[in-house]
Amino acid sequence: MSDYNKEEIGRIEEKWRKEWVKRGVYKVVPSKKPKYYVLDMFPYPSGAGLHVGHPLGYIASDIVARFKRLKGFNVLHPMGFDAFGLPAEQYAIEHGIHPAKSTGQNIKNFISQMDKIGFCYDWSREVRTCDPTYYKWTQWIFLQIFDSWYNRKKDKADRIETLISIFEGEGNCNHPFPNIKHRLPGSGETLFSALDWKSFDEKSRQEILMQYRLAYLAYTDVNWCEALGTVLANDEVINGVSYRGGFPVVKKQMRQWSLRITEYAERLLKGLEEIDFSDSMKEIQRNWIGKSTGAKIRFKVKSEKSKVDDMVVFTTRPDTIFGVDFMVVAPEHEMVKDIASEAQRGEVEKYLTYVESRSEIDRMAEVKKITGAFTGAYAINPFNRREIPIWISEYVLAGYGTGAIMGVPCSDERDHKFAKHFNLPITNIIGPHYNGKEANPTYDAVLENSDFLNGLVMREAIQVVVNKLEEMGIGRRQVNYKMRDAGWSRQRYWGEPFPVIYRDDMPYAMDEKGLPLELPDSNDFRPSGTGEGPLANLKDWIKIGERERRDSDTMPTHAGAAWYFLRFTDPHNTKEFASREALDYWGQVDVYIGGSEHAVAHLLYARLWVKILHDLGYLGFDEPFKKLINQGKITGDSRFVYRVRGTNKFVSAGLKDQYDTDALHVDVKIVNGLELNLEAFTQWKPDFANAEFILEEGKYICGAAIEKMSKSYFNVVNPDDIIESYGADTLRMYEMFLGPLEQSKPWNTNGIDGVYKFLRKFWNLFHDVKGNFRLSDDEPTRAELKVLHKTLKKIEQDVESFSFNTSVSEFMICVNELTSLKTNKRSILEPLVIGLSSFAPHVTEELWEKLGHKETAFNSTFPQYQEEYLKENSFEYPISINGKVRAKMEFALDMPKEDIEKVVLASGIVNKWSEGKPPKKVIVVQGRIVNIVL
RNA sequence: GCGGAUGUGGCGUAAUUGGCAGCCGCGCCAGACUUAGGAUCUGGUGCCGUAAGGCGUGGGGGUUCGAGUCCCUUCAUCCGCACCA
Repeated sequence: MSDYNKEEIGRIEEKWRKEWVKRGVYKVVPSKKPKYYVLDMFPYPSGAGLHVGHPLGYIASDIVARFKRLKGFNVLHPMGFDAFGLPAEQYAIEHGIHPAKSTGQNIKNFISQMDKIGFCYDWSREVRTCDPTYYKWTQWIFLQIFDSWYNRKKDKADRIETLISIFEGEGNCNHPFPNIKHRLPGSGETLFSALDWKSFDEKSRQEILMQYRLAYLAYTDVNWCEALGTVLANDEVINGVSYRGGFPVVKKQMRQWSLRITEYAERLLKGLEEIDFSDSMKEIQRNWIGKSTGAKIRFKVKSEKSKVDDMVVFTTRPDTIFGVDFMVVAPEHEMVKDIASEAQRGEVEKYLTYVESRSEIDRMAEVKKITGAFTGAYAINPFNRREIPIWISEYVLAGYGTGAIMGVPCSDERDHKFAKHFNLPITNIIGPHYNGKEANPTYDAVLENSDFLNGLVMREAIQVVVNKLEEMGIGRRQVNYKMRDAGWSRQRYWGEPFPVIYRDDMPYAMDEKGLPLELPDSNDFRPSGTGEGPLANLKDWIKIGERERRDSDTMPTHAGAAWYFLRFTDPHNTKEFASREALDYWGQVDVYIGGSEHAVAHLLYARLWVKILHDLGYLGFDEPFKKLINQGKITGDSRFVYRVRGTNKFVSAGLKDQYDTDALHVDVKIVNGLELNLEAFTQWKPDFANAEFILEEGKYICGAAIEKMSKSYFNVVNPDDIIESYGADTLRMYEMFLGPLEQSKPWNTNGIDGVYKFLRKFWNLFHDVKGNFRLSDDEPTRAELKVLHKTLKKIEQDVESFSFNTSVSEFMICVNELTSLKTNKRSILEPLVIGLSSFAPHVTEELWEKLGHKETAFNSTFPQYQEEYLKENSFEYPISINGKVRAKMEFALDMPKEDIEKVVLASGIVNKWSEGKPPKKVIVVQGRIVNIVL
C-alpha cells in the first residue's frame, strides 16, 4: 500500500513538520538533566535565500542536537538572524524598500526553507539583531563597555567609577595612559596628580577618562571608501579595495568609536589554549593578534637642532645592536620634521610628497620597491657612541611598535636590501653566517664586532643586552601586538544607534530607561557624503536640545553577533540581557558550527565581549565557545557553453579549440551531467532562441568549472529543489555523505541516488513487497543482534567525533546486511529507527508511529549497544613468522596477550622453525599474533 | 616570503590510529526480472598479466618484523597573513 516514493515522502515530511510544531517537541527549558548547547553561526538573511551549501553545518549541528538529546541531555539548539547589515541598506537605496521590510521577508523565507529540512530548532527562542527588544541589550552591553576601563594591575576590566576614585586619591601615577603617546593638553605631560585631577574641569576629566574607557571615541585613521560613502573595517578591505564591490579605499581621519581590544590581546591569546578550535583557526587568530617579544631602546639623536627628543625603537633582536648601520623611521613619524638637516631638507620633503601621493593600493602592489631618504641626523649607539644615520622609508609602519627601527643589514632581509640599495656600509656581526649576499636572521651565530657581546651566542646575548639596557635606564623588555583596537562606528543606517548623548562634544551614556534608543524611521538611506552616515540627514533626531545631540553613526554587524549566544539562553527577558540563572545553566556553547570566514572578526569580538562581561561580574565563564567546528564550503559546479565569437553558434566543448569562442555560464538546471539540453537552452533566454549548435557525436558537451556558488554563475542549487525530488531526509543524509564535514567540496548529485536507495531499503525492511507494514516479534538471531550492536556502536563513535560521512556508510552497511538476512524483527528494527532518527527524522518518525508509539521518536532514548554481540567466541589467527604466514591457530577471543604467547611457544610450531631456540620477539596486536621474529 | 592544511581506484571517500590498502556510495561490466523506466534485484569491478604472479596510497629517502599512517626531503593544490622590525 505505501511505497517509499516521492508522494509518500512528501506526505510524511509535511505531516511530521506540522506534528512537531503542534506538539511543541522542540521547546526546551532548564531542567535537572545535564545541558548541552549546540549552536550554528546565525545567518545574515540575504535576499537570495539558502543554497545547498548553507545547510551543511546546520544539518551537522541538528544531528548532534538530536543525538545528544537521545543520549539524555537537555539540548539547547536555537536559531536566529544576524539581521543588521549593509546589503539590506543597499537594497533599500536601489529599490526603495525599507531594510526592515526586506529583512523581514527574507527571514520568513529563510525560516520556511529551514523548516523543510527538518531542523529541531526551538523557534520560541529566535532572536533578530535588528529587533529593538534585542538591540536594547546590545546597546546596554555597549554602555557597560563604555563604563569600563582595563585595570592592568588586576588584569581585568573595572568600572570607570573605580578609576575616578583612584584619580581622586593618587592621580594616574599607577595607571598611566594606555596609549603611551597620549599627552595632557596644555602641559604635554603624561602623568597627573590627585590635585591636578581636582583642578581639571568637567570636559578635561571626560577627555582623560575617554583615554581609558574600553569603548572610546578617538580620531582614528579609517578606511574610507568614497564609492560606498562609508568607513570599512579592516577585514572588509582586501588588498586595498572594498570587500563589496572592489572600490578603492583611502585613509581618512574621523572621530569614531573603538573598542580597546588590545588590552585583551594577551588574554585572547592565552584563552586559545583552553578551547577546542582547529589548529589552523587558532593559528589565524594568533597571527591576527601578532604577539612579538623584544625590547624598546632609546637612542640619543644628534642633529642640527640642539633640542630633539630621543628616538625610541622596538626590536625583537636587541642582540644585534652592534650591527646597526642605520636607523629608519616611518615617514609619518613626528620626529621627522625636527631632525631633518638643512642639507637634506629638500630630499626629505620630496620623499614625503612622494609618500603622500601613493595610495594604499600602490603601496600594497609595490611592497618590494625600496624607497627612502636620509634625514641628515644621526642616532648615537649608547654602547660605542657610534653615529648612525637616520633615514625615513615607507617600509617602516607608523602604526606598529614605535614607528622606528634599527637597521641591521646582516641579519634582516629588508634592512639588507635597503642597505644595498642605498649603498650603506654593512657591519658583519655574525661572522661566517653572513655571506655578503643576503641577510641571515639566525639566532645561533656567535657574535663578532660586538664589543661586550663578542663570543656570545645571539640567543643568549638578547638577555645580556636587555639587562644592560635596563640597568642604564635606556631600554626595557617590551611585548608588541599587531592587533589594533577595533573600529566600532559605521556610517550606515541599518545598525544599532549608539546609546549616547553628546554634551559639549563629549558623549554621555543614556539612562537605561531610555533604551532601546530606537533607530528612527527614514526613507533616506544615502550617506550624507561628508563621511557621516544617513542618520546625519535626520536633523530633528540628531539634535535633542540647544546643547545636546545624538551620534549619527551606528554599530557594525559584529555588535549584535558578539553576544547573541548569550541571549538565546533567555531570549524574552525584558529586565536583563539574560538572567544569571539561565546563563549559569546553559553556560558556554558546547559545540559551535560555522564557516571559517568568521575566524577573526566575529570570533574575536564574541570572545572579547564575553571576557568583558565576565570581568564585570555578569558571567561565570570567560570563553564563549568550548569547541568550534568549521564546516567546509560547498562550491558550485558551473557549466559553460562556447559561443563562436560574433555569431549565435554554440560549439561543443570538445571542438571549441577549432573556433574563436567566448565561454558563457549556462544554468546547471538545463545540463544533464555535461550534456546540454538543447531545447531547454533555446527557451532559457530569448537571445538563444535561434541558437545553432555544433555537436560532437550528436551531443552538446558543456565545459565545467568549480566556482563559488553564485546567482551570476547560474550554478546555485536550491535545497528546496532537492527536497522536492528526494525529500529532506535524503538531502540531510546526502550532504553528510558527501565527505568530511570540515572539508570543502563541490556540489554534485552524483551519489544522491545511493542515499535515496538506502532510505527506501530501510523502509522496505518494514514492509512487504506489496507495501504492507509487517513486523515479526520473533526472537532475534545472534547474527542480527551483532549487526544491530555493531551499527549502534559505530554510529555513536562517529557522531561523537563529528564524522557523519562514515555514519551514513555504517547505516548503509547495516541495511544491506539486514536485507540479506531478511530481517523484519521488531527487536532489531526498533532500535535502528531511533539510531537513524538524528539523520533522517521524518521517515523514522513515521516508522516509529507505525511501530505503535504515541510519543515522538525525538523524545526517546538512544539504544545502548551490547559489547557481547560484537565479539565472536573464538577466532582463527594466522601466525606469521618473519613476515610470512606459516600456521593458523584458534584462540579464545578474550585471551590475554601473554597467554597467547605461551600457547604458541608451547605448541612447538615456533620450535619447528627456530631450531629449538626461543624467538626474539612475539608480536601480539589486539589479541592476535601478528608476527614471530626468530 | 611566512604560517596552516591537503594529496589514496574512473569519481566522492574509508582504513579499529603503526597491523591483510581501497569499506560505503557513484560510475562501469555481466546477468535476472519486467507493465522497457534514468525502475528493481544478483554478481563483478585498484593497475599490469590469459594465468601463476607482480605493482600499487604525489616523488625520493629513512625508522620498523611491518608504514597510507611516524621521521627527513621534494613537488603540487587549497586557505590565511603579508614590509609587523
